[in-house]
Amino acid sequence: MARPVQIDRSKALRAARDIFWRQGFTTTSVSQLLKAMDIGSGSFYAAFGSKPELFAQVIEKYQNWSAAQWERIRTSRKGLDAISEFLNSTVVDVSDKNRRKGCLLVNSILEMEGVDTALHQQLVGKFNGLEHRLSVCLQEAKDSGTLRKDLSVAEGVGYLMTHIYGLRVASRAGLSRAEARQRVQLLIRMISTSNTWE
Amino acid sequence: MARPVQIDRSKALRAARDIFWRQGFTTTSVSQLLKAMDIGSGSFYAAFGSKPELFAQVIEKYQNWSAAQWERIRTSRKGLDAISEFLNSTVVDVSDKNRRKGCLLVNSILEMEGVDTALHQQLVGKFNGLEHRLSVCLQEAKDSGTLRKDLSVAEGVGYLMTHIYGLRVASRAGLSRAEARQRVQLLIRMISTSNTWE
DNA sequence: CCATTTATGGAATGTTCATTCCATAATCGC
DNA sequence: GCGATTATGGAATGAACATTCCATAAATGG
Repeated sequence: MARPVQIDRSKALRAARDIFWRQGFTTTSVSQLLKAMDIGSGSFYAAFGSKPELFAQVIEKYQNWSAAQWERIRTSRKGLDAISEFLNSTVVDVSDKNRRKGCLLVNSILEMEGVDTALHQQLVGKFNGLEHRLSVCLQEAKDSGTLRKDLSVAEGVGYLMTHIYGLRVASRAGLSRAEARQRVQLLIRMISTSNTWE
Repeated sequence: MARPVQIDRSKALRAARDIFWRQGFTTTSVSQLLKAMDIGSGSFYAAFGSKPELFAQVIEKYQNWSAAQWERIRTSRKGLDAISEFLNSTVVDVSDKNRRKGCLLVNSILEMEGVDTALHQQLVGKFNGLEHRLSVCLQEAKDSGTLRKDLSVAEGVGYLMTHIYGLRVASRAGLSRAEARQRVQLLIRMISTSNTWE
């Protein structure tokens, strides 16, 4: 009955994600987005609403992808193994040397605080799910005796969150993937029951 | 022979620092700066050159202040004590609940990567000094036997840097000062020679 | 193959931005 | 208190921004 939509929505969102990821929300202009997504402004506003609305959609998709990643790992691993695998798998995305993009969520939390309070709160909330997942795994580790005896689950969650944030910043500051992997290995070693040393 | 400068340079720089700290470089407009610094645009450009030049001056001052903080601590403390005190003292500035500003340097590293490469590199470089200072303290700890035996100095530096970055992000994500202190205490405990547990 | 309908991209809009210009104000040596 | 000189803040400028408008393109039902 009318002209059909030409836009590959998924491809366009991916392009938008990458440029937001690299440059942040504020620095990225709509004209840059149009070029990267390879669409005109008419289609842009028809399909995505506005720059902030597009950003929200990108964040949503990023977050879903991250949660799926976690679920995938959980089917085969438990306790510290799951945490270790999760950290290693995110390290791949987070410290790609050629892109050095860090983590879109972390970048955005820092950028939005004091700028767009509502969005900032929403982003912070996305990490609550992660904290809960970590807490479940740490409890498993505690039950199976692989968690350091003097470390509570709550302490462990804080400890891991600090590291997760930190690694994502470090990768944006230039940390190589290999170095990131070493740091992940070390931080897991530090919260494991000591068996081969001391 | 002519009209003298009215601007309180130090006060103006402090005002600029606070607004950059809260909002970042890009989001902060010159008109916001003028209002916060309480000067007109003529004086602004005469005294500070441009918005990027002002930012560079702010960063420089912030960095000097941070280095001085470190020197002060070093006169009375060594090894892990110095590190612990440094972390605690920065936590105060970093996680002020009413402002929740994080760390100006860390915020800026994330913001500038992929936007202003030269400035980004300069900011990353500022942390090399910190890495070196941490390394000296860790060596002291190793020599005096307070550092965990299975942890090398190089590993310890990476470990601490991740935490330092992470705490500064967490504070911007809403971590309270008390929680931050607990995390600092824990991370020091994790790299200390175990004596009261296991 | 025409009429209708909707997608499209480039041109137009109005706002905000960083910066410059300038008339005026303030100080000093005399 | 006058002349020279420089600081000052508000008005002016031009570029860039997000968004809207619109003539045109593309598809379908008849």
